[in-house]
Amino acid sequence: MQKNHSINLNLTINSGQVFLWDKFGDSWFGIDGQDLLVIREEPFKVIYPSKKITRFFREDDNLERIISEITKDNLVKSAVNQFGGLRLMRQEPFQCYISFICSSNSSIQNIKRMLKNLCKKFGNKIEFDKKEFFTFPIPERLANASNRDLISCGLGFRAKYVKLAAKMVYEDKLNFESLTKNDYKSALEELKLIPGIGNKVADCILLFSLDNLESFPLDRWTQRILLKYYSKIFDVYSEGTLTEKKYYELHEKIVDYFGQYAGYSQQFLFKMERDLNKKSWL
DNA sequence: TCATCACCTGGAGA
DNA sequence: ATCTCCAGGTGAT
Repeated sequence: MQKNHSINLNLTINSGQVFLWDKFGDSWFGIDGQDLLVIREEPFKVIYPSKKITRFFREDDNLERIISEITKDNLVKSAVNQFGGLRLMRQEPFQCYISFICSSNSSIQNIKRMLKNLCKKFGNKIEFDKKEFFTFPIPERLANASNRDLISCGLGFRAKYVKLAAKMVYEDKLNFESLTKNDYKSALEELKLIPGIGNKVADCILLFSLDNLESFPLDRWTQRILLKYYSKIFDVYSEGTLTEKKYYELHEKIVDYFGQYAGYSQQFLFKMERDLNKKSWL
């Protein structure tokens, strides 16, 4: 196993977790809720905010232990070796929630465009280094947004979902703090009550912002991975849409196999297979 | 419980 | 130029 466990920003940002990051010069600029994060890529250094952002990069995780727990086979082992600097991030929950609602049946570049438009229209302008950025909208702004304004951001059929989802948070009918404390299954079910959120999106929200490391989002790519490398172990025979029951059963088997940190294994395998297929991240 | 299908939108390929 | 297909799914029949 690779000894160097330092963060590789480029790998981490380009692994499908976040959408509002851009690189200018040798630094990355990212929006996380109401915060702007500025980080120099090489060598890794947090430029702003000056207080160390250990939470965002999950530096409180015991990575040694996690890596040793998820390396159940040679495939994970080689993915971990190849992408040693890849990390899961702990995003601001509301942004993550809206981002993945927007992600359904869309492409990464489209998702980025939608979210940027939302920030520009409903977020707050901030300046850094003579550059202009927009924070992510707070729940109230999106809950009160007109359908026309949301459509103008390019959300398409997702516009109504975003508005409703924001309303649920604004009215405190959905509370991220309590979701974080819930066990995996009840948190998943509660998220799925929101229109526009199914199993895959719920899993992304849980894994990327609500500290549920056993989440293992099953999308086209992860299904392809299971079919290609793990068909015997998990009894997968196609990569079509999973039924409710199959999704649940498959997740059970995955956690049995990869363990409580299955989400980390997913991230390494996902990144590996996407790169193998030369998919770009923009 | 399960299989089909429509869905906003922009970019890539025919 | 114009069209078709598809992209990290979901909800309604």
